[in-house]
Amino acid sequence: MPIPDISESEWAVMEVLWESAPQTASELTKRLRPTMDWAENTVRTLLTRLVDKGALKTGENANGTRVFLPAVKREDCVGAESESFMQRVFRGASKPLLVHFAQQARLTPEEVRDLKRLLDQSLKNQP
Amino acid sequence: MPIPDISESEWAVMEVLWESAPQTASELTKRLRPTMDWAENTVRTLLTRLVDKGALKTGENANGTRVFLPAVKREDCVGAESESFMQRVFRGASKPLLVHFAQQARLTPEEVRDLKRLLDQSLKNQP
DNA sequence: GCTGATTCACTACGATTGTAGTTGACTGAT
DNA sequence: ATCAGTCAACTACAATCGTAGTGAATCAGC
Repeated sequence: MPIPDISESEWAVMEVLWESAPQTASELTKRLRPTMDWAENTVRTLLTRLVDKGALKTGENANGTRVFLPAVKREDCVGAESESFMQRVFRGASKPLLVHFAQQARLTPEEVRDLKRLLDQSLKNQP
Repeated sequence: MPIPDISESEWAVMEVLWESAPQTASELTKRLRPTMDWAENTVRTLLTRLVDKGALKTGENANGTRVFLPAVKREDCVGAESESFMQRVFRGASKPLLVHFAQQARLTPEEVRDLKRLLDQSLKNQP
């Protein structure tokens, strides 16, 4: 069960399901409507593809209508996407990546404090 | 001149040219051979597409052979890709992104020191 | 029991991507 | 001059993606 590749539009669908599942196709469509103004059939197509890829599972609700729910953890997908992004754009090197985003980010002092703590811990964890 | 979208295979080509340009198609093919085992025509196709997208420019060398050189800065492409990645996978939020990569990364104490310094500076720069 | 809305399954279709092959012109070495 | 290799231009073709439409089945209300 390798993590499937999830395209940009598909991510939008997955996000909604990671937030709350299971949901039917029309529920999903309504949830997505404000952001992505898709026809219901578009959402259904994406759902079908995600099921084919193994990113979603299906079930039935009390009415016998098909519902969808994640078959992969968001965390794992984030991990896979992040890894491939880092390879592609930063040749696999995390430091330049961190430098880039640290420079771009507009962080609050608290966030900076948290991150610095995290960096320290990352050293302690694997000495 | 918006930054063009550069696909994964195309990145491999761009990388070689960002390292050293201009180069002819066959030079490029040789440089890429060890990593991506592509037929020369494959490389040529990618080059043509990159020129069409405005990511590369062409010229001629002393022999009158076409050479290719970047039309966009690596830095800018990295910026664009990074931004879209952050939107897609981290909903545009830099802190979770930094947290994720900071946790994944195997950093040396020096790298940690550098990054902490960077974080501090990011605060000073925009108070 | 017919009608309109919902659901589902199937089909569509152009753009992009990965990965080349074909053909014709050109060039340098015999 | 001829032949082999190089270059450029064009073509190919399946997979994935974005974005739906059509048609059949079903369900709920009148």
